Amino acid sequence: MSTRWLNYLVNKMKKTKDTSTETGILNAAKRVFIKKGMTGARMQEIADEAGINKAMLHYYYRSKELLFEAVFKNAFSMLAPKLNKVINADVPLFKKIEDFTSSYISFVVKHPYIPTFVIQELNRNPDFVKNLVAEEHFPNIEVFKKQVEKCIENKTIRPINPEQLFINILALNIFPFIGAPLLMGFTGTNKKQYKDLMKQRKTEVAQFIINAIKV
Amino acid sequence: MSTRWLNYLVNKMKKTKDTSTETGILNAAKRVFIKKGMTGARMQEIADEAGINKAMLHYYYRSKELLFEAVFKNAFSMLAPKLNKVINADVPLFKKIEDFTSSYISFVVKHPYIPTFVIQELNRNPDFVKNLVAEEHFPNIEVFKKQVEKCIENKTIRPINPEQLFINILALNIFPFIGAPLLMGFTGTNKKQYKDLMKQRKTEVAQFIINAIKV
DNA sequence: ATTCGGTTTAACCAAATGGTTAATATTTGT
DNA sequence: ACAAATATTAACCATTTGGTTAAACCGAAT
Repeated sequence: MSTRWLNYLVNKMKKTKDTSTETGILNAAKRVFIKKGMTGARMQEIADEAGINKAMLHYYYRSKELLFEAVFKNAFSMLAPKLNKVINADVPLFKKIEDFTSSYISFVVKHPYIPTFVIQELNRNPDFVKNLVAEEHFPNIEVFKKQVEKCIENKTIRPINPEQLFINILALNIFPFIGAPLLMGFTGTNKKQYKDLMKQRKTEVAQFIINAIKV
Repeated sequence: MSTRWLNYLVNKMKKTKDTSTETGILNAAKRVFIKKGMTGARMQEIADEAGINKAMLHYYYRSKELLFEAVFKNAFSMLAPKLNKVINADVPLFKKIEDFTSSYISFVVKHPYIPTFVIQELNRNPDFVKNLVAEEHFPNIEVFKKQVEKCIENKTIRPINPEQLFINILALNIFPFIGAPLLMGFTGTNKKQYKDLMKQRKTEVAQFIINAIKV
């Protein structure tokens, strides 16, 4: 009986917490930090974006540093579990490569700036990655490595260092978005045309990788 | 006779300009901007790095914005002409891919932070690319595109959109450096081990690409 | 009605930051 | 040798910025 009342309270707490100030701040901060980076973002701008007083930022997150940390971990946690799931799935290698590509591109369509943000800030402060590796959902590629090695034994694919293959898959999927402004210059395309190129990749990238390794 | 003296003077001017304050500032600014980005860099830190008074920065470059622009164009001009030369060289496609990879990796070994810097700042301010496209040495991929199309006609390689191939080449070469902190986390390698992986790529990346397109 | 905990705000503060100025030092042309 | 131009510096300035504080607000339990 009292448990029921407690649950009600807990739920109510969760609900209000989710919709109100604290997460409102986090979302506003996310938008601003992603757009301007840690050093370019201003606390006042975040407060304005959230429609509240600047002091609230410190009330809930104490400092810019900590607020940024919360944003960064939140952004990373949107990305990591999905990657992890695909990488460790129990499906054939070629299918896995197709799934990864398709899944990643869908993600980027929904959250266009997250990968760039993560990589950019990781470059600014490489030690940050230590915090992440310790996290629960940090991607682990051991299963993938074993799978690749087995495929090599089977002569399904040519010999290749599994880490290199993994890097190649990530590179071919992620770089076109991170390097978009530069690549638009090189290819002489505008936003729309470049978007079409990205759409085309959705089917072609996986095939490119498979061609490269298929024996 | 007077021409000789004039030449002497011109050379002297050039030399002093090259070695002294103005370029000293540019080099210091380059180091600081590349390390901290436009928004993270401080004018005082640049002055300290150059070993001069902060007012000199404004004396020679007027504002932080303009100093940054000078640094950015300088950095980009180290990268672009080389790419351009390799891309437009009159050599067979497969050889060209090998040359590009080898040439790019040598460059990165010498100037590790330039590509990351360029792409990062281009993301911060995508309009910047307009300035660059107009520049003399901005890479043009028309020759490359025609070459790829001819190879497809010859049945030397499978059908592929030349732009996509170009993007893939860039991705496989550039991303491993931009994404280094993240990839070190994923692969569980330290700096030295990761460097070894990069060394291995120097020979393997080109082969990976060629395998992917060779018929 | 009052008290009490958490929430929110306006006003404020010290340090940092990009930029300027006026005076000094150095180089250069005559 | 000297005057004009150029280079360099110390001190200064206005604004911005992250952060604090004390007071007001508000919903709920007593």
